[in-house]
Parts: sequence; C-alpha cells; structure tokens
Amino acid sequence: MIRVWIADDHTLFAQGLSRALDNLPDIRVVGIAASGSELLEQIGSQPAEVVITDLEMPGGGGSAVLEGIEDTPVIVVTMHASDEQRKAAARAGAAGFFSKSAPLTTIAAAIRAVAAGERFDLESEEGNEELLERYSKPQLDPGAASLTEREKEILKYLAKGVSATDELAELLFISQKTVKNHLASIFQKLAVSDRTQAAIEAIRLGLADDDE
Amino acid sequence: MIRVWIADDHTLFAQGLSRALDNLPDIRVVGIAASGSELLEQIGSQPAEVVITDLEMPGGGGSAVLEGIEDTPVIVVTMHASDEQRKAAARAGAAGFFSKSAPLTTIAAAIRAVAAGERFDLESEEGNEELLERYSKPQLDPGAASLTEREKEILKYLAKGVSATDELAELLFISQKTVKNHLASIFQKLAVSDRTQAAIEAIRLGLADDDE
DNA sequence: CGCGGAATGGGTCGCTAGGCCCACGGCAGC
DNA sequence: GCTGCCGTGGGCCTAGCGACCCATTCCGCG
Repeated sequence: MIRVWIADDHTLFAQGLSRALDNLPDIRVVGIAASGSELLEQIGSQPAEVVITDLEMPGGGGSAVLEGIEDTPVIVVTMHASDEQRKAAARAGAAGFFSKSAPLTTIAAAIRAVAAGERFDLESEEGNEELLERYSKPQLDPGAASLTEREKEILKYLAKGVSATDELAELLFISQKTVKNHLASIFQKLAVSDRTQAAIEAIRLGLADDDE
Repeated sequence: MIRVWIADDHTLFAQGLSRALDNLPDIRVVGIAASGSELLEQIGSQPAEVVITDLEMPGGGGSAVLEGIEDTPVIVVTMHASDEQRKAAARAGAAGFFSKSAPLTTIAAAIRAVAAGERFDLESEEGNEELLERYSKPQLDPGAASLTEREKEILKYLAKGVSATDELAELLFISQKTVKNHLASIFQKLAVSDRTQAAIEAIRLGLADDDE
C-alpha cells in the first residue's frame, strides 16, 4: 500500500486523480492540499510514501515542497511538460516527473517506481519504457500476488478477526514463532506495518471471502 | 461480535441458520459440525463464545457436547420442543434452549443472552419476555449505536489503516492517552479485544465510508 | 547437483498495546 | 443544583507485538 499526498491548486484535477488512484489496490491518496505550504503543514499528521506536487501554485509552489520534504520522494507534475522543466525538477531534488496529460497507468507507474526508490521520467519522456513496464504490472495485487499459500491462509483468519498470535498458531497447528515470521513476511509484501493494516488489506483484496 | 459453533446433523438447517445469523452484525458462525463428537474435535481450533447443538444426532448427540464443553455456554435446540426436554437440557448443563421452529429473532436473542451469561428459555417457553426484549434490540449495531462521535471518528481512521496510537493522536489533536482511552471504550462496546478486530468491525458496520 | 524459496522453528530486544485504577471540566437532562 | 455522560488527561504494569538476527528441512527448478 503506497500512501500518497497530492498538492495541486487545480482542485478538480487533484480530486479526479485521487479517485482514480484510490481505485488501484496498491495506492491510496491520504491527503490533498491546495498549495505547497498547506501540504507541508498537514503531511506531518498523515504520513505518506510519495508526494505529488504541481510546480506552479499560489501560496507556495512545488519548489517549496521539494525544499521542505526530505524523507519522502516527491513527484513533480506540470500542465505543460518540457525537458526544461524536467531538468529543473531533477535539479531541485524531485524523484519523478510527469505531465498532467499522462495516462493513469503512467502516473501509477511513476508512483510505484519512486516509492521503490527509482527515479522516473526525469531526463526525458523516453528511456523509461523499462520502468513503465516494470511498475505497470502490479496494478492489481501489489505484493498480494507473491503471497504464499500459508501467508494467504493467515491473512484469511486475520480478516475474520483472529488477530492474536496464539489463536492463529492453534488454528494453523504451528508455533507462535512461525506465525510471527509469516506475519513479518506479509507486512513486507503488503507494505504495511502491523496486523491491523494487514487485515484491512486482506479484506480489500478479497482474501476473506474464500471457502468456509 | 459473538462467535458461534453449530452442531446439527440436519445440514440444511445448520447452513440456513448459519447464513441467517451471519447476516446479523453481532453474530458470526465460525463452524458447523454434523455431530457432537465432530464439534468437540474441531472447536479447539476455532474458539467461540456460544455453542448451539441439536440433541439427537448420529455419532454423538447434544449430551456429548454438554458433557465435553465447560467454558462455553451451550444452547440446545430440538425439532419438537417440550417442557420435558427443556428440563432435561437444563439438568444437563445447557445455558439455553429453543425450538427449530423459533423465529430468527428469538434464536438471536438466545445467543446474545447466553453470551452475556444469562440462561434462556430453560424453564418454559413463557417467562422470557424480558430477555427477549432486552436481547432482541441489538439486532443491528450491537454496541455501535452507543458509540460516541469521537469513538466513531477513531474507528473511521482505524478502518483506513491508521492503527498506531501516535498517528491517531496527531490526527485528532489529542494525547495518546486519550486515544487509548477511547479505544478501550470502543473495545467494550464492540465486544472486541484489539484494534485489528475493531477495524474489521468498523468496516463491516460501514463506518469507513463516511465523508472524505 | 546445487540453488533458492517456502515453511518450520529459535532467540533477543525495545516499544507498544491493552487492562485497570483515577481525575477534571463541560454540558445536558431532570 | 445535582447527576450522569462525554471528552480530555494522568500513571502503572504486563503481555504481546514487531524488528532483527539466525538455523533447518523440504521441494522444485534449472
């Protein structure tokens, strides 16, 4: 689950993008700001893995965001893309770049790529086919596809409300330690940090609906 | 959330009952067994708060269940109810009794009553109006109806995946201690024991769909 | 045959979650 | 005006969670 912040004064675009991204199973927009300064104020209370910002905004543009944020990769989006702007964004420390006319798959790929530590589309529009290819696949089931049978089994119980380690261990006839090992592996694959988020993910991915 | 085991060799009845009960927000059937011995074998791996068992079954009837289970209240259900059978069940240690022809609301009330430590319909069919009244209310939203605004707000965030105390505290502009106090209150009202189960409940109750 | 992944375990460590006490101001209802 | 509930906090304590090491067995794939 990649949590994304959006800073854009074009509210319609931001909301449309938010809706579209929320429909992807591995991306969730956790906040929308109308300016760079607004984003810097609010992001502390709602952490994210990726920030998307417009360059030109009234009241603190994208450059303010690029300066104010350190730990989180920032993707710059502009109305009219040019190599000039790409390079400017790259110099300012952006991790990615795309035009507002880019298709959703490209935007999603950009988000996934920078979330994974890559740099996206900074040099030119070309030359990113490999990244596009690599990060457009996980549109559905980000890490879920790579979940093992045992991990899915644990998630199924988690989604049903069996959250205690000892109960899970009894249900699966394994030791509590093994349960915790599986959970740790699940957390990594789903990019979550505790079993509550894992349970929510499991429900969202439909893992709770199996059999019974 | 009251977890229920059903032991009944009439598969159709058991499955129908299971479906009906699962539609209630506060009751979930966690397992169905075709005989008393089967139930005793499997209940260890799937804990429940209430057991419902038929009296007459091939391969270990309800009496075996009543003898084999200690911590969990057992409700006896029969095809043809009679005061004779009620009293026999009561003597054998049953916590409740109902006929297979009883309406769903009565069955649900019986489950809720014995889950709360009451004894239901053991003496006769009459004289339980008070219990029926008391435990038929929470058909929808068990404790959810009594959730305060602040508690619903916390559940909303929980269902979105914000599970860490410090993150919740920042989002709500209150101290971590108050978050934990609210959570403790939520756990009681929803009859859950940790925030994972609370998040699942919140999703099921539709508390996650509000606004945004 | 060797490599890697899956599943099963072990240990340790720090922090958090949850249980259980309590307090106080505000506000509504009676 | 008093009482009860809500929201806000405090302290304390234990068990459990999650992060980080690690080992072993089995099985499939190349």
